[in-house]
Amino acid sequence: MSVTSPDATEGASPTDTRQLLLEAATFVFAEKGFREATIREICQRAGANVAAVNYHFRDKEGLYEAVLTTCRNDHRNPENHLSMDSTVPPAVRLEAYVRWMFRRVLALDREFPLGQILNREMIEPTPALSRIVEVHIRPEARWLASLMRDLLGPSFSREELSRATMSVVGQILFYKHCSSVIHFLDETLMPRRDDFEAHVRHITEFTLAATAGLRARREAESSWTPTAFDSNSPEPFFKSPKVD
Amino acid sequence: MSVTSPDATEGASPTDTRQLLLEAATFVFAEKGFREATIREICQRAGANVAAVNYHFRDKEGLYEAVLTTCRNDHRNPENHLSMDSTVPPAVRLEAYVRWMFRRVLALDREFPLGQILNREMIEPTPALSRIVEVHIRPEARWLASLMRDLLGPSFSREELSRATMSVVGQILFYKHCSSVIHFLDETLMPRRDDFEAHVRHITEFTLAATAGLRARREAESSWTPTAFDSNSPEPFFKSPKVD
DNA sequence: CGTTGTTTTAAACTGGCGTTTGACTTTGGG
DNA sequence: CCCAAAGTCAAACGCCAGTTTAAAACAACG
Repeated sequence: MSVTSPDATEGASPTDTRQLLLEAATFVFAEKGFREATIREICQRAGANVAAVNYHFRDKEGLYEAVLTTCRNDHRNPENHLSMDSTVPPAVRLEAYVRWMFRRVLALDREFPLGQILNREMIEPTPALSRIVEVHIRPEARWLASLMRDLLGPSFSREELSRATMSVVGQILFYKHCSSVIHFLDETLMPRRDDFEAHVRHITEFTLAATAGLRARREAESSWTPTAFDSNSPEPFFKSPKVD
Repeated sequence: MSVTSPDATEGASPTDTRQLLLEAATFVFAEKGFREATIREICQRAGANVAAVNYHFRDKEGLYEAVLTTCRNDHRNPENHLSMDSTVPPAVRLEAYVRWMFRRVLALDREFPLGQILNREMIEPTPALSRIVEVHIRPEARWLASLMRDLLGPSFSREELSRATMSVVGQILFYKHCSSVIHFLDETLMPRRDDFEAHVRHITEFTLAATAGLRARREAESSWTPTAFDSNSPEPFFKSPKVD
């Protein structure tokens, strides 16, 4: 029988049917979502037979999971290294990060299909979300949290730091999750793919002003208690991955 | 024939089949989304026959639209009046607004099904989104923008003000759109329905610090140009509704 | 060439869905 | 009491999706 997929070792021709199916499925799943995507359309785009999916992957779900584990590396852009360099002052790193993430958010679906898929996973999670979080999201969250620590200083608890981190991400993702609403409200407010510098600078400055203000207020608070930082939370932030 | 729905004038018994269908459909559409919701389940919950939907509403889409235009008034809570009172200082109004919106965001689906529906409309808009925006969202956006104007002062352009407004909403909606991801990252960071004061105060203070900082910097900028406010934008903010 | 295992294919199968139908029941007025 | 309209119901229709099947095409190897 050997129903299992015909071995993941890539020895076969690179333009395998399997590979064509994966690429086609990535786009179709991104466009339509898991449920509304049809095997027939995927196979048509891949130039394969309807039964190909059930042969190479066990079923539709198997194809979906294969897509998710395949496009892992696609979203780590090299430009990110700028914001990764910890010798750069945090304000500059923040701006670089916001710009990088904004580019992902605004990327056309063609260029960044994983974003669309992730989008749907948030509204309607499938069992695949767990892995996505561990592989794609948690590392980024931890990194951003440490950047926010640099901005806020030591006198904020783990929860406060995490909330500040989410405030930054929330500002950016708003333009993805609510883009259709923004279009109806006032399309000129939607950042354009070729011009979103104003938005990047707004979010950066908004965040810098907020962190600076919060930090100044906290440190001016008489008792000057370096509270919960190292005493309360040994962990960087965002607890380490669960082992399932 | 008179296929048209049997007159919207509510003269019949209040526990009409039509009404039961509407209520059941609200929940099912909220839980499953338009596409995955099935007429059979809706009718089963309403204790009606499968043909009832096609009789009372033209088809599935007609039922969906009827749901959207029905639960209009459900989401305007009386507590909001506190944040509406313009004699209250803007900082207090902001906190009241954030708290009110947070409660909506965290409301269980049972209590606020429109929120779930709206959620899906954002990811996968249907023709009904246009009306939702005009009826529910635009008024709120304009109101919040004027509150942000009070916080930021006159020296910000229409675009800057709008972006600041969206920064506030983005921070809040993040907890709705990304709740499943937050649960995987660190469930303790998710605000609980019975305890989200820490999040409300964080977002309020984050925003107040940001606006205060931005305003101070702007007004300190030498030339002190009351730029684009009344000269550039006669409109409050967020252009007036399109007439379709 | 023949065998064996893998891949592809057209066609059928299965089930769930929205919708339609036509008969039945209920309702209300003359 | 009758009748027409409104409403309900069980059953069936047509469609489209994922999946299965069994035969055919292909590849590798002795």
